[in-house]
Amino acid sequence: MQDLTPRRQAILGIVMREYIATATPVGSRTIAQRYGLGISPATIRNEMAYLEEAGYLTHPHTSAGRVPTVKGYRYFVERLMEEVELPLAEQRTIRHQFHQAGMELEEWVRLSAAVLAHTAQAAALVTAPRAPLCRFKRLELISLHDPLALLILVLQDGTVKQQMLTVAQPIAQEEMSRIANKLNDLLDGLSRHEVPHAVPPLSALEEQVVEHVVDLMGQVDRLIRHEIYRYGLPHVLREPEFAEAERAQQVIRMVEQSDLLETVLCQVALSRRGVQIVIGGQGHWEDLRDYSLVLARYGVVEQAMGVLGIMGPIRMPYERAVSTVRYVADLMSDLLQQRYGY
Amino acid sequence: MQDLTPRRQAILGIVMREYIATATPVGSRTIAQRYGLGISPATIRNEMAYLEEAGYLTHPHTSAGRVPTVKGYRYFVERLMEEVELPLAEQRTIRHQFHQAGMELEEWVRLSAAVLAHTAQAAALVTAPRAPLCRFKRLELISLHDPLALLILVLQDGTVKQQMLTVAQPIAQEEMSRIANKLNDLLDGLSRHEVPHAVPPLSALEEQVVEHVVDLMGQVDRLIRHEIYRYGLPHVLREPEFAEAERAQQVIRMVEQSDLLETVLCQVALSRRGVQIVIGGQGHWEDLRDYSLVLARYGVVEQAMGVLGIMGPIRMPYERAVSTVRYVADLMSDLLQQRYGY
DNA sequence: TTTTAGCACTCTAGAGTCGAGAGTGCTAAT
DNA sequence: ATTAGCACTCTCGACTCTAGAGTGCTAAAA
Repeated sequence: MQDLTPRRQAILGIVMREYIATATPVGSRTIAQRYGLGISPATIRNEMAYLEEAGYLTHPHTSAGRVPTVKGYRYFVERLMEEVELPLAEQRTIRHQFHQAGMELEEWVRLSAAVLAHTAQAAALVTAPRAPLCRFKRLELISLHDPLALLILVLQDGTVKQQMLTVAQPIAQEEMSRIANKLNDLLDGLSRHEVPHAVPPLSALEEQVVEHVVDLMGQVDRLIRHEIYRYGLPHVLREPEFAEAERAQQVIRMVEQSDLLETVLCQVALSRRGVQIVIGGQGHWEDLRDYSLVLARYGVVEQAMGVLGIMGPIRMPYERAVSTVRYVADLMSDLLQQRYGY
Repeated sequence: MQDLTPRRQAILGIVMREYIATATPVGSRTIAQRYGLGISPATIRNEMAYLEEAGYLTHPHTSAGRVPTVKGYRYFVERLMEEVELPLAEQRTIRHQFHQAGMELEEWVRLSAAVLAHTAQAAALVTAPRAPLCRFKRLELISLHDPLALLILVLQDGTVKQQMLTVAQPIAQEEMSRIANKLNDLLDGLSRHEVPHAVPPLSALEEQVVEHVVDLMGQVDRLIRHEIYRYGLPHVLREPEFAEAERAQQVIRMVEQSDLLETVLCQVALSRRGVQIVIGGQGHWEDLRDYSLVLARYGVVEQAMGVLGIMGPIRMPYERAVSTVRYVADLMSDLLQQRYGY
């Protein structure tokens, strides 16, 4: 991707912004009239012909204006786009909403999805923050109706998981509490790999409980899955690229299909800092060919990280998207740090 | 809704089934040819004219076949439809899936949504079963990082709720456990209305905990909300009535809009036994004008009830829908009774 | 050498036309 | 009461046509 002359950059920038705003191919006259570049449409045509040659623009057909290619979008986000801050008024609104919320992690996650979707007018995707390797904090055993007991597992980051278990023979609550306390002492602070080696010979029931604990911790470690919160699909569907029903259905299938999004979110955003932009699947993900993602991780490194961002058509107001995602990610990071002291 | 002659019933039935299967207006010739009624198209035309007069059918335009009206659909489900059982092969597949699943309630709920959506080829809606008034079982207090503690509340039906709380001054885990045990003795088996009256004067921290408990129990009692599992929207969108993008978007908005569905599910299905069919919003719900719901409650009366069912266009294969919903609801009820002993 | 005016050319979107096909409603005959 | 026959209506797709927008090229101007 070699450099373009300033004038070509300017023209490319105008085409991008205009097309992003209107979803209509941009013609040379429009540019000459609306933006005072001091050049005639003819010159602009020549330059646009060059930009097309170089792969930044295309023609839907002979006599329409120019439309950005994926390469064009990429150049735009990498070189042309100005990094803007989210307007202060909106920052304030968002902060306000977060301060009104309670203290539950899940509530924050939901709220951030709603805020992202609303502010960026796109579909929001958010995963809850998770430690890379969870550690045991405490367990509780509660006897319910006869052969059933409830195992509650609390992890160091405050995650709570529950599981039913069937016990071979009825056991009194006191006995359960005794077992729970014993294991609490033994397992404190351990990861799921350390748990099996840390226990001396145990009773059958205790063995069973430990097994469940390991299983649950495994689930938590593996499973950011099931945990992508989605919100605001309708915003995306309002865009003109989804005027045809088939396109619309495609998006919906795409968003319901968790595993792809999960992969992308983790691979792209979890491992790198800063806002990451995935345009048209970047060649890796065929199903994302028509969409763009703007993602950022949040949380505290090595402690608990999540990913949040938005998804929309490739023709997306990237400046606004980036500033929104960045702002919300930073805010969430601050909140996590402050309140949970990660 | 007075009675129709048997022949008119037969013709109406044929039009319904044919239209449900093909989504195309049904003409007199088609009926005469494909179904051996021993009458000529002309006679059928006369009868159809009557059925139109009486409000069961319409004409999209002068020269198209007949199409059912909402009144027609209602007559069909109330009088004409035969109650069939789900084919045994499918029953077996479904049972198999449930037996392979674990023991978690949430897992069952998700699975039932998936099964409904797949079997009925429609969007599934499921609420988790809830007791009408939840009762206290046990609480645990766990101290996390400094000013934060985690309150875990277990209800008699096995529901687990958690909440963070900030304590005024650092408190050791032992002290927390002491408080938890004290309250566990005091509050055992109480509903949220009884809790406030059951406690003697308490320390500030204890007061705070009790407050949170009441709050959480209130949430659980009020909140089937947030709890409608949806699944299989794409099935619905495949239907030809959603070929236009606008229709498609309408459905999606409809389904994301929880409160309406919540109202309908509870009002219609929770209070009555058996499969309930809501056709075109039944005059009450304008937003549902173009959709039908087939719902049934499940669980054990007075103990824990939920609602499950499917949503699709009014032109829906009701026989199959009803048998699917009935089968899954019965299965869930059995499972709940067996395993949880409600 | 770069820019621009002018002009022929291309392509789309929308409006209008037309005929085939499907289905009806009516009338008169069975 | 039923049915054959027939004129009539309406949709749908194919086709044509035109206005408008925008291009690319050429030759002149800066």
